Amino acid sequence: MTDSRLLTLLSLLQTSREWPGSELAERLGVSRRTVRRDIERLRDLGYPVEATMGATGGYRLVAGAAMPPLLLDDEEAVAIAVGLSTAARNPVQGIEEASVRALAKLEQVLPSRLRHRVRSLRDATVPLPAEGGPQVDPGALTTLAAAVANRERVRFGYRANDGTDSERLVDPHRLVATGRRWYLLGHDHDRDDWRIFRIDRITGPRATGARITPREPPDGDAAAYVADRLYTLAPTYEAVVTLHTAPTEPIRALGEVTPLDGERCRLHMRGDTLDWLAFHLLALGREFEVHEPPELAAHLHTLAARLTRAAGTPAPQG
Amino acid sequence: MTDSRLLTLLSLLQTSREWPGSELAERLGVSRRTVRRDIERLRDLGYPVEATMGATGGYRLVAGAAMPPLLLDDEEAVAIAVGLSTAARNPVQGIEEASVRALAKLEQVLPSRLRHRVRSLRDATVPLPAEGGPQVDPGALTTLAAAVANRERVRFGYRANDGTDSERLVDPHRLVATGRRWYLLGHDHDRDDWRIFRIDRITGPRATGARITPREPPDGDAAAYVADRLYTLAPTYEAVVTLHTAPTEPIRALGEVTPLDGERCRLHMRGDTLDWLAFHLLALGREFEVHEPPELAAHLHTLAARLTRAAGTPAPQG
DNA sequence: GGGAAGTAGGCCAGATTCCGTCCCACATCT
DNA sequence: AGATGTGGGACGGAATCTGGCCTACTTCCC
Repeated sequence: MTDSRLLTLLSLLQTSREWPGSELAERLGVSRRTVRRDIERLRDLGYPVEATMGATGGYRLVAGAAMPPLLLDDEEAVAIAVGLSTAARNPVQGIEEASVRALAKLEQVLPSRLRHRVRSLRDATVPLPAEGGPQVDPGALTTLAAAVANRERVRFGYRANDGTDSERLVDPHRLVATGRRWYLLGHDHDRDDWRIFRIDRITGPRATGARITPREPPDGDAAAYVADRLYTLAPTYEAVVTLHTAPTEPIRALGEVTPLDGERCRLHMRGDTLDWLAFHLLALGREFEVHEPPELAAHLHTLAARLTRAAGTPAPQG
Repeated sequence: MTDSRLLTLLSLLQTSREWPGSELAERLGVSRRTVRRDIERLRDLGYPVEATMGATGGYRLVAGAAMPPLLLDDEEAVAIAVGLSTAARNPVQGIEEASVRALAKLEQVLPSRLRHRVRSLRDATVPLPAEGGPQVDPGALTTLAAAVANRERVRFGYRANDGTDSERLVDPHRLVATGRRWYLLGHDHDRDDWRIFRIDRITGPRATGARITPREPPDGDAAAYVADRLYTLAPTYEAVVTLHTAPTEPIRALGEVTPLDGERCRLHMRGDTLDWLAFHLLALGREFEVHEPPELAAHLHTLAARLTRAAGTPAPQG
């Protein structure tokens, strides 16, 4: 089987319609018998090509044990890149790293003519809720992810907690996502020690090309190490509220829920901005009461006042 | 070149690190000379394999003119599926259809052991803002997208505008996304006419297996046809507000912006729920005034009242 | 500067594989 | 019953792949 025919065949079979062997033969420019042999070989390779018999039959690729190579057209590639970018901004727990890995893998081979489309579409997406803190740049994320995979030293500008800017030279070790924040655990070359960097404070990261030798991370598990030191970097609020509703799925996703009685429950949640907490509580569409922290209660008053001003003269009750 | 070696080689080269030829030879179980030839053939096929010369050199796949087949591991496939699912719930303008196409293509070949992981992760994501209306089910979306591509008749339950349920048999023609809503344009088999279905009102869609013959869509362009008849299906609100800030990028993404003076601008935006409008305005973090519609002003009062109740005793001014 | 390690590619002989063209069996829809 | 589809065996000639050997050139590190 010529190599290109295999890929063409796979891409045809991925279009989720049925292909009669004769049509495949015509498209591939080979005989029908050869198509049958190609299909057979694909099956031997583990790709689950299914065939329906009979007059209206044909071949199609169905779900199997392993992922076949995905053959995407331009639009689909752009859609995936944009989707993963937003996923990087609002990471889904448990697959943060895989999302960025996939994005880096895709961006590595994304044709340049598609890159600007991805960029502009990415910019056009409304970061839906307030999101409070600064948004992490998916481009920086993939640059760093590639550097980690490629074991290359990186250089970037960094704004520390106290506001001072500096230029860093770092051996990246791992990316860690907690909540909606991304961190880079790396070995700072100039300071000769392990440091944790908030990625939204990193500007202009670029690979230096210098190969780095693997180093033992400080405390074994990188994620645990970062989580330990995290709260010194980014203070978070811990909120306690009573909700006037029984626990539901969207509520459980917000934090720890304790049922109080049939109609109320208590929710412990944490977030790094008051806006984030306020919005998610308001989005539940139910009555609630804030117990902790006092800053959140004050913030709700601020928001309520702004809403009242925005609404103008009170509308008739309805 | 054996077929499987081509794919293995491509997957290795996609890991965004450099591979010396000797290592590739070992992994692939062939001689170094053969690896060189394989690389050469990959280049002939159009895949941009780049090599760095010298002692620490190696091969890697870089961006080229065409998308190479993406070879994903399990985690990456799950990450992409989840990312695209959320993208389907909050479609990005201009690539709505491509997103769903990519998702359908991926789901078609997604191993079953990964499906439940996708499902549970998908459920775990908080639909960040209120989102008001019912969420569209990405599973239904991909089922319908596959049926469109596959030209198969579908059967599903539908709840009409007036609340009555019915069972439909439809020849699907196209999916159309407007705003955050998905619609299916199809030919209703029993009523023998074109109909538009809101996908969030479709339950249990499944392909019947019956092949359908292509039919001319009613008014040429499907998207235009749907947009025409759309407002009878889903009433939307048109809001006019004055924002106390100069136009910024996130504001422009919400709707049409007219600058008033250096410090204020007027925004025309539309949305299908009051919650959606309110949240995005509040998320801007600026003062604003609502001119239209009166329902929105009333809704802001409602939200403000709930916030005030939730905050309890007024906090000291800060 | 020199050595080591890497890519790039020509040449050749032998082994392997591929391809098309015959077959025929069986399933399915009209 | 007929048309149209998949599935697969046999065979011979053609094409291709592979490994080994060679040389030329580039780059990094000691």
